[in-house]
Amino acid sequence: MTLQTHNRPNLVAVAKAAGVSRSTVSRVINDDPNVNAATRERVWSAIHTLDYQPNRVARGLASGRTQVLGLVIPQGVATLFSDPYFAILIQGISTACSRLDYSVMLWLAEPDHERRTIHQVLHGGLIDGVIVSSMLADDPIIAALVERRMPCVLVGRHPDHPEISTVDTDNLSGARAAVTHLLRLGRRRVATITGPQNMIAGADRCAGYSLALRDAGFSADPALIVESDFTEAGGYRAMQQLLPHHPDAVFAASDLMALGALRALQHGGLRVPEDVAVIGFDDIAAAALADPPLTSVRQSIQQLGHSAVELLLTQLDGSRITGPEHRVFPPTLVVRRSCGGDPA
Amino acid sequence: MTLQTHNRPNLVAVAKAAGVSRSTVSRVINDDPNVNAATRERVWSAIHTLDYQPNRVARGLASGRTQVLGLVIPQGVATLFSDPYFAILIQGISTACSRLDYSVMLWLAEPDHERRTIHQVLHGGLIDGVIVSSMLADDPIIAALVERRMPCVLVGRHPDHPEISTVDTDNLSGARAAVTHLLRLGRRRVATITGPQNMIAGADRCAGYSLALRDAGFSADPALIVESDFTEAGGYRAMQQLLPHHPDAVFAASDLMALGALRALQHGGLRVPEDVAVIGFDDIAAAALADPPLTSVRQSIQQLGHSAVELLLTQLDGSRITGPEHRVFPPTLVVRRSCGGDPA
DNA sequence: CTGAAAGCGCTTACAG
DNA sequence: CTGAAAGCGCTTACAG
Repeated sequence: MTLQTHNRPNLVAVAKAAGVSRSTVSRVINDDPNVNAATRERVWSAIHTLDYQPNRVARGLASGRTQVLGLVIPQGVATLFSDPYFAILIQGISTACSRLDYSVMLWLAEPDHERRTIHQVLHGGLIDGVIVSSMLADDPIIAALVERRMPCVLVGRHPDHPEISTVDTDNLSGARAAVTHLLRLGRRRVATITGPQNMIAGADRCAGYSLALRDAGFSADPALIVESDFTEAGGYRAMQQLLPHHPDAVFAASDLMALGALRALQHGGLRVPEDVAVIGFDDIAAAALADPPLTSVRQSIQQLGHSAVELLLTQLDGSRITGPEHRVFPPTLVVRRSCGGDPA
Repeated sequence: MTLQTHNRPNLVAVAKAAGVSRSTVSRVINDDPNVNAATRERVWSAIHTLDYQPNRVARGLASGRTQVLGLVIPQGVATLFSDPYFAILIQGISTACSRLDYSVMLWLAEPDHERRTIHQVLHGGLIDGVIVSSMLADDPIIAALVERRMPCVLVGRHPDHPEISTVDTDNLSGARAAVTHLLRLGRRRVATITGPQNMIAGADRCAGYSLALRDAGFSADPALIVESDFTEAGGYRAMQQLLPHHPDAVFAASDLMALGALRALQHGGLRVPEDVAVIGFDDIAAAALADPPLTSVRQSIQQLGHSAVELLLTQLDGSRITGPEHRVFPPTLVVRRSCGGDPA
């Protein structure tokens, strides 16, 4: 007993209406060139008359392809979701998919349901491939994906798995450019508020900070490096920790943390950028609206999403066997008032 | 030719291993009581040995149930997505689903792909039911859903369709409470920045504003009502429009707009709450972090999500035929510094 | 260019 | 309590 009572037309109905076999209707739907033009006409008109839509589930079972992509986001701390990053990523992926007539299935990987999620993703037969926004260096799902040979693309590079295609922002260069900018403006006690160091983006942005200092011939002062968690509240606390060490600039590894730092500085009675220059990362909408407007390293999260879909679909296409591809997008420094200097 | 080369065990494999028929294995998997306890044992152990996972696509085709729910979000203006509302809603729904062993398929309804999306949602056979975050009063997808008899639940009440189950925050009461609070504190020129009036929540919150004024014996001054778009930038512009009319308080229909208003007031050299009191709606994380902390009408978006899933699943369950249900959750006013008075 | 037939991996009356 | 068989709605070699 199905819930949906009135019957949708199926292949047989169309075949009957067009006076052909099911095979032929199937060929027409799938754009098989081996169909007589006139026949094709008749079939299409039957399809339109009946308002026929192929059942994707049946098609999926028969062909092994469902035209559905999975998207796995490691929810981790619930607070992570307060960052617009994920909303935009979802948006970018969803848009790219619907343009290509794919649908997307979403899993927010809660730690406690981890195993069940992995099972659903891998063994359900529901999806053709999966995009994983993998942040953690040791995410167990990745190994499972590889073992199962599930076609997949990671958003965010993953040093341990060069065999998987990835898309990523060049976090290291972005961070390096930001810190170099601060040093060029004459700041000498440049601090950083990092993301969690078990997240690759967090580690990369921190590495960029260190490199920029080294480039300029400085050595990093450990007291000026505070690890935080990519949240506003975390940025606030980190800044409070930094204040006693009198930084004259701060590079925060995310805008949310930079906004938190701004708030802490304000509460501490320090002026931005006069006393302390601040630069964030991501260039979320709130950055331009901050007071003062926040200088930030802009990455296009939308582009990451689009690109991930593209890579996954080429993999699924399979017409040409391709090795893994690693796309790295250069971020750009968007200079606003918070870092001082003279933003043109 | 399927992409996944190594074969997963299927029902037949399990049946063979356990020395029973496919039917029996199927019964065991589906918890059919009509199975001998010993047989059940043997089957389960075969399942575990082979690490068998039922193919959901096949199951979906055979049973007409895929254990997948759809979630449709009318993207409308892309900026809408800058509001944490949707991220949290997605989160709430996703969490509830995975707890119940359902998966969720996501569609961001872009206007230009509208028809295609509707088709996918309705006719793909991929989902058992759908949750629609319907904001627009005249969203065409709703009529299509009804006509197709697709089980569905709306997040956000919809006056034109009482036959569809809904979950909603009591927007009117929330707004009314906020404005009443401002009036009690002695404010006399209370303005409002509304959401789009073709969105039901926008209209409801505006109605709440008007009612509160009426309750207190005031009549609304049209110059103190400005329609905006639920974004920060929109709130900023709306506040600028209001300034010449010298409001002494503003109720913004969303926190994002309230934050924009705060920014406009600051730029205009006005003090909050001394010169102008401000109250927002939603109580997003940023509200408590604003300067001054923002008084806001708190709704639990997570709860809306959970509740929507629950309602949809009872509908799908179908063991008892139920009429539509309309769950309305009362929001609560969270008083902080931005509205003046003396927040305990 | 077209059709008959097998098959994708399940579920579900129907018999027993 | 169990199995043989039909069926869900497609795709896809295989013949012709």
